[in-house]
Amino acid sequence: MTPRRQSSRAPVTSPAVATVFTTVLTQGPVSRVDVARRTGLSSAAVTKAARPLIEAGYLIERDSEQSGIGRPVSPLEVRADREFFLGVKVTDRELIGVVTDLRARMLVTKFRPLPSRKPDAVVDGIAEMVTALLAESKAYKQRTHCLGVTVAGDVDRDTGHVRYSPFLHWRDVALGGLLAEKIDLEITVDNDVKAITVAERWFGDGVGANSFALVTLGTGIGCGLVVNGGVVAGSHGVAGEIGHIPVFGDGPVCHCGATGCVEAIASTDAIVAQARTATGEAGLTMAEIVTGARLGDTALRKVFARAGVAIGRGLASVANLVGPERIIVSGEGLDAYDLFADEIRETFATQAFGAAAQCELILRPLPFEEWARGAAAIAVQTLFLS
Amino acid sequence: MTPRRQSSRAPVTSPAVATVFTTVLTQGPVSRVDVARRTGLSSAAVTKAARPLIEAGYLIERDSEQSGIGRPVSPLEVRADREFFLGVKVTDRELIGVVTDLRARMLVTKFRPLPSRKPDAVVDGIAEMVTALLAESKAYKQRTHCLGVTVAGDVDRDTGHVRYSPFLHWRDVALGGLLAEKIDLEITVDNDVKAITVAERWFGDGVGANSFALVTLGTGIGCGLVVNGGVVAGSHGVAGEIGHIPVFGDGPVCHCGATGCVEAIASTDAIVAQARTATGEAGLTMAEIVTGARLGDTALRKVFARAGVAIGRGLASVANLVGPERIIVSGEGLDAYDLFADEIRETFATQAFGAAAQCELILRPLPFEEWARGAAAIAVQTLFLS
DNA sequence: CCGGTAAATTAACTTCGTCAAGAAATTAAG
DNA sequence: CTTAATTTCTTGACGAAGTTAATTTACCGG
Repeated sequence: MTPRRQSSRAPVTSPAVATVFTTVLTQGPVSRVDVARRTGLSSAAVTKAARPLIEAGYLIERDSEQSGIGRPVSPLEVRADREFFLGVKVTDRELIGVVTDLRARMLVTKFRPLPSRKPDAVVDGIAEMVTALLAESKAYKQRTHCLGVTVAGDVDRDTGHVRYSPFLHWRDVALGGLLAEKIDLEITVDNDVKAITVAERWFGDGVGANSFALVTLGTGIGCGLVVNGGVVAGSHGVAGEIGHIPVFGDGPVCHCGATGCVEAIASTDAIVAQARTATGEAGLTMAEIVTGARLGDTALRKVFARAGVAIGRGLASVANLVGPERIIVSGEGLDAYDLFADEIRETFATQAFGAAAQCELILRPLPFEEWARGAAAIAVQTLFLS
Repeated sequence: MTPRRQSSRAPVTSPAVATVFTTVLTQGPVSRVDVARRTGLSSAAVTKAARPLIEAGYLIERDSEQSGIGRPVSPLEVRADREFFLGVKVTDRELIGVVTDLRARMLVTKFRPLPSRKPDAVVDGIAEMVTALLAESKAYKQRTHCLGVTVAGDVDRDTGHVRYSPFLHWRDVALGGLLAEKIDLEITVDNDVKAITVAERWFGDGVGANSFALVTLGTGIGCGLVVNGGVVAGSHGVAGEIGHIPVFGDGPVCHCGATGCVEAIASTDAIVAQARTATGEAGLTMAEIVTGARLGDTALRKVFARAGVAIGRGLASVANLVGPERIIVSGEGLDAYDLFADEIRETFATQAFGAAAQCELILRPLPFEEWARGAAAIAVQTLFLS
């Protein structure tokens, strides 16, 4: 188990309380009867469950606005500044840290380079980041109890162990335990993509969906999957590796050793590499490639088009296999990815089987801070998850 | 809702009773303390939950065998002949029907050609099949209450509506309702692959796995997926369409309109077609192709090898995406599929990402009757599922 | 026959949620 | 201004389901 101090403040004590809390959290201001209707609980149960939450300051009653016949509603709302949460995402070269409120809205964002990838150095860096974030406001220092930390790779969320992280060159690092020695907060460590999926599920485009997929484009290409009420974990620590789905029989060999992976064609690195060989200019940067393609360079446009096809095929695989309600495609600076949005949609439409093509495709950018917001979201989640 | 008569006999009245029943059902004879240990219930709760099940005749106490120190255990076991279940699978050309016991073991199997695919004719056929199956034994007639019917395609299990079934050329057929008019049993209609997945989950190779996939090879190529404690349904009625995952960029055009689908290369039809073009002999049958390949015909062997690669890539996609504990690959007469078992395993091993390759691969044949057994399994499931 | 031991049972208690009745806060009508 | 109508919210009795702790049961070995 992650070293966690008993949070006697924990507002959630029973299933019904958790249901009420999460519905108010995600569905905005709602009246008690509405909560009852949406959850299937009795209105009496909602009243009872709401009381301790109100007393603890997590929910507040708003004044009703429109009034019809009968007793006016008194909608319940989350008191977002009741508690603050920290999220830190560890990348291979920097730390991204945020302070958020209860609804995972970012209040402060900080970036800080990572001099070394050694576990000790990373732990120190995170501790410093935490201090710096909390120093931003007295309120943060007083009302922050949870920290979420995310890392790319295979993480055991329950123990806080990082089993394997290729980007950091880590194997079996007890990150949760090391952090707990230096930081006096309830700490949760998890995989970065899973975390950002949790954020979408509770506070983003995943709200209201029974199942959805979140695809992240960038140096790596990952995918978070929500099915049957939970984020898919993967029994051997691997899941959502949409980047390593084989979509082309004759594609280039991926760094993972397989052939025709999406990531070998559509990751930022792969795009740069392909653009360089296509043009013969070895020093091209991503920015130059994007502007070149925008100006109409056919060779460069072809590289993007091919990437779009690869991604579209990957998305179709997800849709055909698990049939999510929505797929959120989200890249670091999807402004650049407008160059293949059309190809993604077209390929998806032709390769998705039957009704799977009805799956809603949302393309939108993913600012770097969002990754840290995901980390904060898993910290928020500790409030109401077991 | 499916027209279902109130089964006052339903033995399951609470979550704990369901847990006890399913653990005894799937884990064979188990002592009460063991059930408690495995489920996390208190032993008192197990005693209480077991009593009504024993009184209703669903569970029996066995005599303990090995005796150590202390009071000897009295293991609980399912009384398999307490109740019988019917399963009928509707294919495009015949009906397959079975009688099973509580543990979904097949007791009788019947095949019957389907003269017409019209809904009325199918309903009549199923009714006749039911009569014939029940006529096999007086006990069946007395102690059968549930019928499961499965169909390929998009089925709404809750209403018993077949939304779309390409093989039967059906669209919006209220099969459940039509059957209920003629058959005096509790009827459940579901998708065939989902049903057979349920059978594996409770009574087959899926027992004990938190997540697994069942891949069926044949005229179509499908996949049932169990994740987060449930069979994946697909929000638009589509899920598990592993056959339409695009794995080759340059593959043949599939009947679904997409390119490079697994099914366009590895379905029985596709194999026959490819074998015919490879050899130039237009009249080749599957049996001839198999024997030819076994005798070493290189052209034919290549066809099988390519199919194996396509399947392996599809399996790798599943493993990379959802990370199941096991994948059961199961074809109609996998005796023929021994011709590409090696390619499947090899391709899977190279294309699975990292730890996903640890996913256990089980290859084994799938006799036709198994499909009907799946139908019976969803009938059994009604006993303890809501 | 008498402890020792582990399984199963029992009984008292706790927790959670429903139900049904009623209190509260408003509009609409006489 | 009073009364009815209407809808939301609250309350308290009740019941279902599961827990803990003590007790009984059924076997062992001396």
